[in-house]
Amino acid sequence: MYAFEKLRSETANILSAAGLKDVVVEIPPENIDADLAIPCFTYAKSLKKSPVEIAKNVAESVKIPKNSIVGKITAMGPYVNVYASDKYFCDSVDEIITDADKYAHKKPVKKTMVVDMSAPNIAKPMSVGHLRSTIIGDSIARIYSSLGWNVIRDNHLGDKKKVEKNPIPELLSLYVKFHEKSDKDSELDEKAREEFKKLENGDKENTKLWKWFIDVSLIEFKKTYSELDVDFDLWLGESFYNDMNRAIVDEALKKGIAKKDDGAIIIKYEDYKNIPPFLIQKKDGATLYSTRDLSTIKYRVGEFKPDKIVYAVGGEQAQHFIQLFNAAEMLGYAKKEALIHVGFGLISLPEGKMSTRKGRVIYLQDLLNKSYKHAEKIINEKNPELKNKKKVAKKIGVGAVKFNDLSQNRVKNIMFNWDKMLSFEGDTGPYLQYTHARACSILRKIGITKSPKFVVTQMAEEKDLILHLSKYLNSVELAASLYEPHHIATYLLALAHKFNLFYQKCPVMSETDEKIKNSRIALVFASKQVIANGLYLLGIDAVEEM
RNA sequence: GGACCCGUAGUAUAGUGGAUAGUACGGUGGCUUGCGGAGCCACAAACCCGGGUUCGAGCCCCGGCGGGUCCGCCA
Repeated sequence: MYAFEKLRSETANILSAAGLKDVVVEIPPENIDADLAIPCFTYAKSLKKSPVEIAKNVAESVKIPKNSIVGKITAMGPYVNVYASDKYFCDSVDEIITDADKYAHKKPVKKTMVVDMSAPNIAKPMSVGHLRSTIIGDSIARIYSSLGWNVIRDNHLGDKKKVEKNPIPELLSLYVKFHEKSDKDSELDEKAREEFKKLENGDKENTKLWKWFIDVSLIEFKKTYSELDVDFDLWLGESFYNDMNRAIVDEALKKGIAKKDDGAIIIKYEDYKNIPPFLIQKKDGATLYSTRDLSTIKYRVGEFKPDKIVYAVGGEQAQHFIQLFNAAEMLGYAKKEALIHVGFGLISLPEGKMSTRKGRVIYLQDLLNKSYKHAEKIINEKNPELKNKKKVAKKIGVGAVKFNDLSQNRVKNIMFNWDKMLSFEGDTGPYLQYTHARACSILRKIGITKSPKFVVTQMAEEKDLILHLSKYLNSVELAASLYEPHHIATYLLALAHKFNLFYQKCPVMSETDEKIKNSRIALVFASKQVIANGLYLLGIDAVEEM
């Protein structure tokens, strides 16, 4: 158990010994000078005293053991305020340095999660719309994985769609797109040219054409995924479930859950008035998206026995998932509590909703390329001597794009904005990377050889920074329980602000008192580590120089 | 017609019933004989409207208004 949890439980123990029952220990707002707080309003009725009196009495009667991580307990109006001791600050920094990149990572908990994410459609380049599913899903996967879960990332490719009535124009435009990229990737160009030749030679059979679509699409997708640093354990597209669908429909009919309705087969939700019927087979006998999703659940449950299946899919499909999850439960495949739709808002352009047909679309790869270029330009301005400029520019470019998305609550719609996407100042990914690089720079210049030891705090900025560092796991667990990575982003921004203030106020290298200097080195090390660990959970690389 | 989601400074956002609503961009004014100025400090600026629940509501409930989304033969 880390210091912060200990501080909470120790506080609860001390207060209950002082006569306060069922203590709820809260984290006070930022502007309040206290490390933890207990509001006393709820005790007013049972104790027949005012909250102010209760707080005063409790604060006067507490007994704090020697060497406790609890330093001081005082009354402030109707609140009991708790302050951490020096030991707490030492422990907090030490545990980060000891665990380093495993800090706040838990041992395996024997739980399995399948994350359904990204799911681009074959034969269409990924747009910025696919960005959200990909990186929100990836971040949730990283977070749960760090908390000890066995996580399976599954890219549920949209490979079922029939070839368009007129596939050649689309094919050509795809080829042109590949060609534009060929400057940078000769292998890709080679492959495309080769395949295109086969096509020209008269190989126009639809299935072969479709196979080709899939192959070249996957080449392009994998290139983008590699740039985004996103990996998948499975690539089971919709077509993988083709053979299961009929059996699902039969099973639903046999169990009396589904029935024929005007030639089609539907599932009705008699117990829920607000859920519309779920169509699982068309009049012409063909199955649907809904049927394949049921097949997918059945397959995943049989294969992986997951404790949770998480779908990182746009919020516009919320109703579909309510229908799906209830159907899956009625069929006995899974409890609906184990099926989680992690929805997110739409990205739209100032001119309106994105639409490929109307030419109103921003391709993910174009966005990334633009971001790399911008990063490179800024590096040339700020740090022209830097080595590996291109490589670093990519990390910063990707970091900016990912952080921009992951730093806000996923349910909100986003109006796409180039300036905001390419901003590297203020609350951005590059700001966090910059803060990390500054910390690394100090450590590099000092040339630390052994783990630094934290022994003493001097300044308020140091205490404030350490206290925040110690709450890291709290933010990770919050993000996990709500499937909201932005809580980690918010945490990291506050951490960077605090670190930069410390950086401004507390010199490290020029400090003459050895104890203070070593403590500050330890604090720089711990801060750097937590920023890196947090960025990792968002899928962002913490660069050492930029 | 029914259902779901979202309304916080000029703009973009955080805020799991509790203290003076946090942050950024933009604006104004400052900080380099200090470890990286992609930074730091100061100032101005916000909870859509009306009821209700509660000791206490940006947060919960009801009703409006505004924006978005979904509502059987697409995925």
